[in-house]
Amino acid sequence: MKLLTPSTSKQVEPAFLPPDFNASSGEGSLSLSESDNDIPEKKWKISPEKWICAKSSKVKHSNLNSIITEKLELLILLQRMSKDSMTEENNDCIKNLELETKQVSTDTKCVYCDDEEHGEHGSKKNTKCINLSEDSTDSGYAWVILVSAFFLEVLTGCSLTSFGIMMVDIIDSTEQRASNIAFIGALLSSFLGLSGVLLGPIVHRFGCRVVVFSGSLILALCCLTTFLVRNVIVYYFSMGIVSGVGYSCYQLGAPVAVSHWFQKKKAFSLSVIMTGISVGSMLWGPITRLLINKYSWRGAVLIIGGLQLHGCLIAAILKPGPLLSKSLLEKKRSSRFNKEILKNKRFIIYCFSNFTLLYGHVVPFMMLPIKAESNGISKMNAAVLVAIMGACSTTVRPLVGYLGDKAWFDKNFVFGIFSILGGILTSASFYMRTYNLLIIYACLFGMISATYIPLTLSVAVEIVKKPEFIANGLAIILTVHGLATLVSITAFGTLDYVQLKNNCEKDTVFQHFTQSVHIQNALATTYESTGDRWRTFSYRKAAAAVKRYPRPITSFEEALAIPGVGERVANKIWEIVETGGLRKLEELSNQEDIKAISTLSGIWGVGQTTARQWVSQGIKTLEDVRNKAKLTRPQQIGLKHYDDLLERMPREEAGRIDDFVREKCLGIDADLVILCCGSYRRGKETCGDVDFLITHPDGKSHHDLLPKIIKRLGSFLTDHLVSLQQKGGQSKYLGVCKLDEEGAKHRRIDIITVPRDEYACAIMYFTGSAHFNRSMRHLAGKMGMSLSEHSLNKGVVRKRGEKLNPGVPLPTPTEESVFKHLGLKYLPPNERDH
DNA sequence: GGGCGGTACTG
DNA sequence: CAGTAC
DNA sequence: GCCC
Repeated sequence: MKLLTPSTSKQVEPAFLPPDFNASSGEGSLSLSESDNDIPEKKWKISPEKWICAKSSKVKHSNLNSIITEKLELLILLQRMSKDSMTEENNDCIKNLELETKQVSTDTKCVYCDDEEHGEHGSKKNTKCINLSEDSTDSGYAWVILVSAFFLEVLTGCSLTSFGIMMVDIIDSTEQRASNIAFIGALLSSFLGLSGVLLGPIVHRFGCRVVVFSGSLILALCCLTTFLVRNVIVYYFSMGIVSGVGYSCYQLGAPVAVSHWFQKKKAFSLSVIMTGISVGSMLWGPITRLLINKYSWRGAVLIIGGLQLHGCLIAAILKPGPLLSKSLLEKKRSSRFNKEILKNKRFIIYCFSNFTLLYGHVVPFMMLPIKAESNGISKMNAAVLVAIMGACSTTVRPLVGYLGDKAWFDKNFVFGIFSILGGILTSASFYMRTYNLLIIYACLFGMISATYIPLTLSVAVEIVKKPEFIANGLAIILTVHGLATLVSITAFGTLDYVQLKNNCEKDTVFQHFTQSVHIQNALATTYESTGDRWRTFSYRKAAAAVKRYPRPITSFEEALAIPGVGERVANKIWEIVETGGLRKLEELSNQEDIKAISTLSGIWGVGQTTARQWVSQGIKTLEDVRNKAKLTRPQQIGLKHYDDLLERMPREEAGRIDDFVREKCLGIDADLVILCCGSYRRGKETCGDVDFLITHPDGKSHHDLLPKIIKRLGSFLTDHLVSLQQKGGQSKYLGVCKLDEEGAKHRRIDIITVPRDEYACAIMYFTGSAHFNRSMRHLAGKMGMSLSEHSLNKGVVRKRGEKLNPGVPLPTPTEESVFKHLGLKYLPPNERDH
């Protein structure tokens, strides 16, 4: 996913280090110490044993210092900007600068070292000297640093990769527009790059150890916040801006640390940690997907936050190296902006073209997982696509860097060709829908963009020409990149989620298509009122199938081909697609009776039979019911809480009910196992009710437990609908509860106690969804088994529906074991929606 | 043409 | 027993 | 209503 963010991490990372350019580094802070270090390196050759460093001379040479600093500042900027797109021009330019700088500083015969930071070298009193023998760099502890920095980069690779992967889940669960969520990614990528500039001075001041440590804490805190808070505005900060800053701490820390420890093998060591980013961006995709599958995206965020705390460990390992030079690092950089550059028309035009280039580049990248999933590709395989794209781009980058250095390499030509190729590919991607094609797309896009994105900078250098403007020019281009990223992703505000998710070509078809789902459901509801149970059943099934269908339906035949959609429903779908409506539904829903029936059957305990009877007796409104109808006890309760009980509660409220009930139950017996199932366990953002499943590990204490629980819950339970149901070893309570909070509403609550050996099957059953249970039962039946809330039985003998032999229960200690018996791979609750 | 889950509560 | 809900 |  790193590829996606041309304006950020990418460019800031040293993607390739020309062998002759040993001072290249990822960050300005780094470059400063390095170029400083180049001085001792030269001297080494003269006196390899020891280096005398006269710290006091710093004062005398303050003038020189400012010259050095000034040169170095330019050097920093140049290196930062050009890193992986090193071209002859700016390479030369930098080399000249280096040379100059070296001369100036060798003249002073002075190297500034910091003797406080590494006691073992410099703490000897009176000898303001530091031993910079070869032993202190490139070996020993340096390798520990290298490994740590490598893992730090692996952690960094998490940033955009995992965000891209979880974007679909976030959109689904927050029910926000895709653009709103994508904007988080835009912020993340922008701040990843932007804060690199801001953090530079901080690294200078406090060293990379502190920065990495804070980065780690920041990230963990961000993840925790994201986990706890359910507010998209907060995510803009917790997942976007602040996370971006956290990751840039890592991104800065690793190369800086390495550069403090490696002298001769600096290029090598920096390449090694770059590999860390590639490895990271490949690993995090699938890892994130797996975590989401098991714990939902919030859980995944929390776990990732925990994993990011490893940064603290790494920070502890990153002790300041022998090559650190604090005194120079503390120098401020003054960057002056030269307006002359804006008079270069070619450059201005180039800026605009870069804007459009990046505009078109970012979106397909960011949207790859969504595109894949909308074409029916599994979420895991979508994650693999991202990994493939990352792998391809990170493989090609060093190659481009290497070739870019060759004299015969015409970067203007290559840049032009590849950006056109990228455009063609992006256009063509509309037609790529199968997994194989998308794999090819991911590879090509990864490679092509890895080619032209770094080249944007080299070409800029060529256009700017004058060395004194290069730094400004590159800064402008990078700003343009960042702006394009932000704007392009924000522009998605014009598209809504459904369109995006279905990769829409014809807007109208889409609208009608999504409408058809609602209409099918409406038809189902209508028929429910008229009492045709099985027709209702089929409409619902068809509506669910259409909802899952990843593409717009463009023909009658296509509709007919969907399982669950027969000729009659396909006809209706086609009518909806063509006309946007359905006459049959209009007729039915305009009948007053039918509306009345659906209103009345909203009362808990009132079904279509009762409702229809009432309507035929002239009882058509809730007011009529209250005055005239004869109500059962549960129906009275249902009527009393009519509005509350029809409303779904926010997930977070279900969570608080969970906490409350859990605590009360543990007060009875601390060994009780309490699980809140239903849509809550499936990770839904709203829940119609809460289902508690309670068991006792000793296998027998569940007897007589339920009455105690009900008593214990006291006035939390406001009404009892069905006080006790017994079947087998299970007991079930259905009731109404209300939290003791300001403005709390009444909610439906079910509590079930089960024997330990039925626990797994009970969890499965009460987690649902209803449709999922149905398909599981069906599958079990086909395999000669039967699945119920009590057990999974095998050896069931059925004869024309009647089962002659109930079979024997299979041991099912866990949900996984149930899936295993049925020959299925485990499905986490959040994937059991159908 | 028959199945589409099987069962326990309320009245 | 029918009706309802899980 | 759909599917076997």
